[in-house]
Amino acid sequence: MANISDVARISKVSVGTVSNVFNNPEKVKPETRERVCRVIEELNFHPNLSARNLSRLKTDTIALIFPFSKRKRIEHYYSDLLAGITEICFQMNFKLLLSSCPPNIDEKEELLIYKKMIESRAVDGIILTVSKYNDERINLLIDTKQKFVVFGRSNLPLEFPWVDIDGKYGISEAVRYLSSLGHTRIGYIGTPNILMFSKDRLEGYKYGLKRCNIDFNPDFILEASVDGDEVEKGENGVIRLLSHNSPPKAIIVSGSQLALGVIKGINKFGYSVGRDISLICFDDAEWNVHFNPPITSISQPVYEAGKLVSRILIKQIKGIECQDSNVLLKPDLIIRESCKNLN
Amino acid sequence: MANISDVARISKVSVGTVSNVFNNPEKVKPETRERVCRVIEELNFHPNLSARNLSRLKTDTIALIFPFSKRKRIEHYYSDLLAGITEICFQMNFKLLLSSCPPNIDEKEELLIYKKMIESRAVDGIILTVSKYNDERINLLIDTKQKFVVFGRSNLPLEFPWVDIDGKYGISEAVRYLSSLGHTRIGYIGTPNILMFSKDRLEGYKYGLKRCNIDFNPDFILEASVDGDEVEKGENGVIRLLSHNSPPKAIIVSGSQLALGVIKGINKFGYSVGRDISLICFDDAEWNVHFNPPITSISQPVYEAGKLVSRILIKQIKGIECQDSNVLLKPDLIIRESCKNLN
DNA sequence: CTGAAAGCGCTAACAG
DNA sequence: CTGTTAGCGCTTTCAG
Repeated sequence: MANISDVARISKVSVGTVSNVFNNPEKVKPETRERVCRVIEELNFHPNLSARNLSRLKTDTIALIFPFSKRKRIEHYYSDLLAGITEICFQMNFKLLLSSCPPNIDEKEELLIYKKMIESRAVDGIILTVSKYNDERINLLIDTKQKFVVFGRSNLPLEFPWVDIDGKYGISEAVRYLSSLGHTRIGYIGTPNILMFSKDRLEGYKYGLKRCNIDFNPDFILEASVDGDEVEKGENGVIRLLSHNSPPKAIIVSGSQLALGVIKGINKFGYSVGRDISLICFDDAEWNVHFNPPITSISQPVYEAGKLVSRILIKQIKGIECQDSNVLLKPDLIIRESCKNLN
Repeated sequence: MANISDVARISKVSVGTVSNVFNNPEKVKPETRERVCRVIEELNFHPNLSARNLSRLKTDTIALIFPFSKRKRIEHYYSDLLAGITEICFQMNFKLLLSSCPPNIDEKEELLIYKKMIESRAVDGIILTVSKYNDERINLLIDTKQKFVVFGRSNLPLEFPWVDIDGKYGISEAVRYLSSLGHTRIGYIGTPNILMFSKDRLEGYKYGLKRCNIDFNPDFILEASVDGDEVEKGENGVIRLLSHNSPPKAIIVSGSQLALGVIKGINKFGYSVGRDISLICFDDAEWNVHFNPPITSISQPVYEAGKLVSRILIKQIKGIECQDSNVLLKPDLIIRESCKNLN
């Protein structure tokens, strides 16, 4: 395979000029440029990326690390995100390095994976997803001066670019909607509380209740543990909730996998969604609309978040000023038929 | 950031030795090795990947290129595949470069994207997915001597590694099952016929009919066009099929998005799945089980295919002999409740 | 077992 | 505008 000096030799110019033909064409006299281009074509020459990366000390590549799926499939959360990210990468001529790591590895091991990625300088930036409470990864990224953007916020008092979805708003709107339907006995099944978005959503639940003048009943909320199957946790959780003396009449579920289990549990309990128990699911999985009755859902603009997050990161890498490097996106309540009107 | 010569200088050895500590530790005397290692730790030194790649003329990276989603989400076909691929990459210490390209771009443009990927030498191998009839990309890959593995087979008389799912078997088993239920009026709605897997599945349909001594009726089959929305095509298609004088009583649909539309169309037509019309869907999308009635589906082991495809590719790159570089995986018929027993 | 030195292929600063 | 040249950081061969 031809290299830059072959081209230089044959077209009788220096390698510098050939390099310029690629990187600063305006600096090359049209005639020379044309001659060089012809040779480039003849030799079918293409700059070697590794060499280019080494020389420029950058890679035009960003990375995303996500956990292995437990269901032999990428969680649709990442699937949506990836769709947005790859689209922006294509558009901005960046590459995406995709890594996955074993699920539920301990924090140290996960940090090590990030460390390795940073230290190898294989990428110019990293997209961090699903921020956690006291997320050490963020500290690492800052300490190593690695460029990054987080999808999610942090409890740590740190300045960094992020994109997030306003879960508090989403859930509180769900509460408001249920309240408008006459509901006061509203339960909540939350995702694991080490995840920042879980905290945000739970807050939305409490805030929503208060705004609607509904008393908060600690017996009505349940938070899933970190490990174990989401569907099972949902199923067991809802059964526990329904077994109370005076159980909730409506339930908000904070994740779509969890909701799958909740629906299963409700049926198992002998109840029927939309009739005996109203249901709202945070995160509008593709199948929610196909249930009978279709599930009222809070739809998250994850695809848009993916676009934003990668756009912000790439701009940052390119040194382009970015006015808004902290973006909070609003989710949408999509009203379907899983909530009963009590009025 | 420290580089290899810093380490060499401080630990008073040559860069060659430091390099050996990383790549051929057995060639370094334990004492020296230890001394060097200490300095490496002190300096927090990590080899620069770009330099390493350049020097070794390889990248330990493979690529996957898939089309943009039309639904702001990665098609679950790719989602399953990616789950398998990233898992193997992690395991074998390879990286994955993920690219997407605009949907329905013309063949020339798509080829260009592959060309660019190959020529830049950014990766050591490429995973090609969804092979097409007379797939030029395969020719390109062979001509450029690029290492690759295809997920899907080809009509071209070429030798190359591939992994595929036996669609013919899957569909013919579906026909056999319907026939065992007493069905003879079996329709078929196929995915676009430029895709190799579509041809394979259609063949399975015809073969299945023959095996069950059912006459082939060309009015009972319908192949979707390449462009346009899959759901819509399914909806329109099934309505056309049901509008015949003597329409089919059972329908096999060759893709899950298409099936979504088919179900919609059946309902719109005033029919009910499982009662008026039996339905089998190739590709067991996550939601199929949640329909009412749950849809009998042919489940494809795409995740396993992803693992295989990447394992074969990486072995090939590493020069490891691979006995089976052509693997045909069997899909599974998952019987649920969308088919009526006519017996 | 270790060191020296020649690449790997390209970029970018500088001189002309 | 073009050429020269010094890196970029590592691997690998060959001598010793």
